This record gives sequence, structure tokens and C-alpha cells, in this order.
Amino acid sequence: MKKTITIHDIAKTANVSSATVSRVLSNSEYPVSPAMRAKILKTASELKYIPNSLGKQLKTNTNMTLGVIIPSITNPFYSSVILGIEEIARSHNYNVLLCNSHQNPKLEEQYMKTIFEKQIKGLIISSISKNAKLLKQLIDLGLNVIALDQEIDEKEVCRIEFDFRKGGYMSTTYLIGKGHRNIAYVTSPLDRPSRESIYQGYLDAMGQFGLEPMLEEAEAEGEKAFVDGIYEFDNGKRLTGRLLERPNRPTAIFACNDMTAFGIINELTLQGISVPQDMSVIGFDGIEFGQMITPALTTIKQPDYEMGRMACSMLMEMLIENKKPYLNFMLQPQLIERNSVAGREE
Amino acid sequence: MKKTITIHDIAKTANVSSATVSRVLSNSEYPVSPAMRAKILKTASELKYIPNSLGKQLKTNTNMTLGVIIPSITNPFYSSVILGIEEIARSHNYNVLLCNSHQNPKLEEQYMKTIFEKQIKGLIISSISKNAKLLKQLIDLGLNVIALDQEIDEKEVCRIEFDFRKGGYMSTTYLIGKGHRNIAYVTSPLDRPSRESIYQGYLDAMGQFGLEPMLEEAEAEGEKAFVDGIYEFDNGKRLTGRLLERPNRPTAIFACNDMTAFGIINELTLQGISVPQDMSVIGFDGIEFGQMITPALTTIKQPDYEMGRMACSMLMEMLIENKKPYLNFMLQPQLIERNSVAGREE
DNA sequence: CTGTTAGCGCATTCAC
DNA sequence: GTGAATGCGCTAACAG
Repeated sequence: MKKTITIHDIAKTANVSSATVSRVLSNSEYPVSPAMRAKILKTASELKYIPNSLGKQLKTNTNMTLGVIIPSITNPFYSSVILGIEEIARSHNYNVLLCNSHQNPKLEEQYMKTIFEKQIKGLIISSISKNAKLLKQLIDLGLNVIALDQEIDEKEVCRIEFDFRKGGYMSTTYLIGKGHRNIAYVTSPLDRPSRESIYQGYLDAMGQFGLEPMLEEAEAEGEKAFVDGIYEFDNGKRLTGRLLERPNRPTAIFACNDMTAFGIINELTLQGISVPQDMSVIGFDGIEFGQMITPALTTIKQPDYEMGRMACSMLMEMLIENKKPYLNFMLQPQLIERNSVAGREE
Repeated sequence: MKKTITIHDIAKTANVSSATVSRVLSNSEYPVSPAMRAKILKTASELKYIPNSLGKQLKTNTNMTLGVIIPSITNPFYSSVILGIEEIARSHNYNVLLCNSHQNPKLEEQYMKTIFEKQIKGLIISSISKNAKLLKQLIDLGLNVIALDQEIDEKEVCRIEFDFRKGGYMSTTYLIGKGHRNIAYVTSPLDRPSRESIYQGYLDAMGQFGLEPMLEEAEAEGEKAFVDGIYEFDNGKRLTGRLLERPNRPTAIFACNDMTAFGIINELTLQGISVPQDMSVIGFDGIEFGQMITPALTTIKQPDYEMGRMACSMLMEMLIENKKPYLNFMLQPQLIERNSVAGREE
């Protein structure tokens, strides 16, 4: 294992001071004669110098990495978000430290601390923990935070939100417009604000048209539940089973997310009920796999990739231009019409 | 924004030396009297001390983060790998710096350099670049590398491999065992060793049983192709279209990966050919979505999550115990029988 | 047991 | 333009 080369080594072999070497190699504004600059550059490349960013960071208190805390990377929604974040980060020469919180508040706190200890100045977080005490402390200490889909009651964090309620409303009115009157809402436990909002949107629409809501909600999930991507799918299957046992079957089912919708379609198909001829299904998320199944899933698109890009762009503004854009974005839902919903003549 | 507090601040308010503070707070073996330890711990917590790991890292030349370079996080295979890596890393208090190379060799090199500059000592990489020059240099400088699925000709990197050829063979013989004789292999461009190996396995089996191979290969992909998750799916659809125009249709199709298989099934269904009654389809990868479609996809499981865990465990051994396990693992394929393959009476 | 000192690699005053 | 000196926050060698 070779010895690592520092600016001092370069200084020595080039017969200059390490200060000058630093000025040249860090692209400082400071004037250095062309001849000397050339010499330093030459010996640096001959010695195959690779800078140690730790020294620089410690000195300048800057840090070219971003922290990202999300529930789980295996959820395709979040992996798209990350893709968007990383793309913007990279364009600014930033890197991404990825942390999966697995919906575990303890783990989340631990990661927040680690991120701060690493002197990272920017964090994008999709948290569940309502406990913003640590977060508040870190913000006071200079951490810049962008929250995704969160109800963090912290004035100093920017939020990128998504209008879940409107999405729920939009989806339901679409089904109503298609002639459906008996519309069920199938959902994971309503213990997250986002899920609650979608449900509210559903209720808004049903109420507006004087229709009777029909809720099918899963039992509260354990901590482990989220880790397993198949969880939502199984939920969809199980809840559909329950739904079909009811006296008045719905003609359309609205699922709280695409994975659940997959489960619903799967179970219906299994039971000989064909989608959308016998029953319509609409999802929520707009993940790519929706177009790979048969029938292709009609759904509400939540702009994941764009969300990541926007969050990171805002963070970059805060970090680089030192702006504090104390404003929150509300991203709008978009209906993707595919083939899992059929019209219904009354 | 509050001032950050250091061990010196603690030392001053507690009337001790910063050395002692360091010894206490870094859980050093060094003996410190219980009284003093208590006092230091108390003032540290009162001052809400959060350590600056940069200082420590610079001093001790250790670094609690790992670098991971993979083609794309939106590929579910890789997101499972990362999940496995992160899990093991976390259990050792390590963090993960995630880098998507997007199959771009330039970007890959850039990331490798950044990782090294951050003084990261461990890297898990799934690369495409055959150019190991930079990698070799970094290894000489002390970087520990685990390669996934790679043909890196570097004696000093451990490789976690997967027996693609056996997987291809296994899949094909399974179809043959089910009575199929006319078996097509549909694949993304055979420009990656892994794909080539699967194809070889297919040829092995076909040859052994004296059957005529039938290859349908996509045109070489552009750099952008990989970013888009839908690419493989479209490939499957397109190639199926071509396949069906052939004079002798296959009775079974073997796809180079699950996404492609989804495309194949989608296209067949669209054309009124039902799977598996009219035609059987088998995939390769074993991603979770395979069980969410109808019919559930029969496929060859490539142990993604386990691969990540194993890679990270090996890396941890190298990093912590300073072992150099110069040995390569070859993970074995496993058949997952579901519902997309039917038997065929001759 | 405790404190003093030095230095990790770098950028940045301040002299010249 | 250039160099010597200082210190970012921390740990480790040495002295007491």
C-alpha cells in the first residue's frame, strides 16, 4: 500500500510552499504566476495527487454531501424520488448519503445525528416521527432541511407537499363520472396523514354526490410491515376478500396506492371477476409497474421523480446561495387513464 | 444559528483538559476516574455536545461510511441489493454513500474518485467499465473493493458472482422437462457478460437435448436506455412481436430478465395468446413484482438482497478485522415455480 | 489517572 | 506573487 500524497509532498518536490500548491489546486482566486501554476499542476499529476477532502472540509466547514432519509428504498416511489435528488445533487457536484429509516423513529433519529456529525449541511427527509425536537436542534445548529410529504410543524423547514386530498377527490369524481355509484375505498391503516387525506378527498367527492362511502381499512401495521414490499399487495388481496363478502358489492374500488391495487386486481382475477368489465379498479401513486400489468392500471400520478428534483433544487439554493426560501410547494395530482376502469350505464 | 461546541468548550466549563474529555467521549480504553467521567458526561449533555466526526476521521484516518456504485437505483434488483448492504452496514454503524452510475463509465470514474477523496475505505461496485486502471490505483492506495457480478481482472478485489450460466441452463432444462421443444430466448443486447452467460446456459441445454436454439436479441442500447425502467418492458413487447411473425412459433419463451418477461406476457395477452395455456414464459431475476402479475411469473431467482448482505459482510471483515479474503463467491440460482409455465404433451 | 503537546491535510491570514 | 504560520476538531504519544 502506497503512501498517500499530500500538498506538502507536491510542495517539496516542486520546491514551492504548500500554500501556493493549495492556491493552485483549489482553484483559488488568488494570483499565482503562470509558470509556477504550470509546474505545480505538472508535479501534482506526476505524483498522482488525489486531494483529501476531509482536510478541506474541516478547514472550510463545507461539505459536498447531502443526507437523505426515506422510509425504504425498495418502495419504487422512493427510489424514483432518490433518483431525482441524486441527479440534481450530482449536477452541483454533491453526493448523497442514503438512509432507510424503515419507518422506525429511533433509527431515524440516529441517522439524523450521524448526518449532522458528518457535518452535512443539507437534509431531505420523509419522516414519520412527529417528534421534531432533535430536528429543531439541528436546524438551529445550521442544518438545512427539506421535508417531503410531511406535517412537520417547524417553521424553518421547507416542505414539498403533494395534494393527497385533491388526488383522492379527483380519483373518486373520475369514477363517478364513469357512472359508478357504489365505490369502495380500500386502504392501508389510516394512521398516516397522507392516507387520511386521500380518504378525506374520497369522502368529499362521495358526499358531494350524495353517495354512501364504503371503507375497507387494514389493521395497524407492525414496524416490520413496511420493509416487505409485498405487504401492501397482500393487504389488497385480503381486503378484497372481505369486500366481496359484503351484501352490496361495489362496482369500483379505489386503492390507497398502486401496490394495493395490484393485490386487488390479482384477487379479483383469481375469483373470476374480470377487471374492468365486472369491476373497476383505480390506484394511487403512478409507479411504473402500473403499465406492465394487464389491465394497465388507471391511477393518480404522484410526481416522484420531479419531487426529488425539486426538493434537491431548493436545498441547493439554500446551501449555495444561502437563500432561505421559506415557502412550501404543493405538487398537484394528475390522472393517468389506462385500462382498469370501465364506464357503467345506469 | 448557535455556535457549535467542541470538546474544548466542554473542557473549559468542566475545568479539565480536552484530552480527558476526548478519552471519555470516545469511549477510549484509557482509565479515567469515575468522578471526572461523570462530570464530563454531565456537562457534555448539558451543552448538547454533538461530535464532529471530521476531526476524528482526519486524525485517525478511519471513516464510517461505505461507497456503493450501481447502475441504477430504480432497478428493483439493485434496490434490493442496496437494502441488504445498508442493513449490514448499519449493524456495524456504517453508512452508505450511494452513487448511480447510469451505466456511464465517465460518471463511474468520477464517483470512484469522489469516494476516495472522502477517505472512504470500502467500496462495493457493480461496474460495467472494463477499465480498471483507476480502481487499481485506488486499491494500491488502500481502498477495499467488492465487485458484484463483475469480470474485473483485478486480483485484489473480491467478487460476489452469480452463476448466470447455470441459471440459463436451469431455466431451459425446466422448460424442456415440461415438454417444450421449441424454446425461444428473448434478450436485451448480448453486450454484457452476464447476459452472454445466461444465453450460453440456454445454448448448453438446447444443445444437450439436440434442440434448435431460437434467439431474439434487441439492438444495442444507448446510454440513456438504462435510466428508463420501462426500457426492458418495451423490449419484451417489441421482440415478442417479431417472434410471432416467424414461421415456427415457439411454445415457450425464456426472457433474460423479469421486466422483459412482463413485456412479453403483456404483448402475448394483447395478441390474444394466453399465458401459459397457449404459450409459456419464464423470467430471470426474481423481483417481487413477478408475483403481482397474472399469471404469476415463473422465474430464476438471483439472490439480490442476500448478495448485498454478503458483499457488505465481506467488506466489513476486510475493514474491521483487516482480513483480506481473496476469495470469490459464486451464488447459485434457484427456480421459483409459479404460474407462467404450463406442461406440454408431445 | 490527568494534562501538555503535536499533528492529521488543508485553506487562509499575515508578512515580505 | 510567494511563503511562514496558524488553526479547523479531534486523538494519541508522551510526561508527569
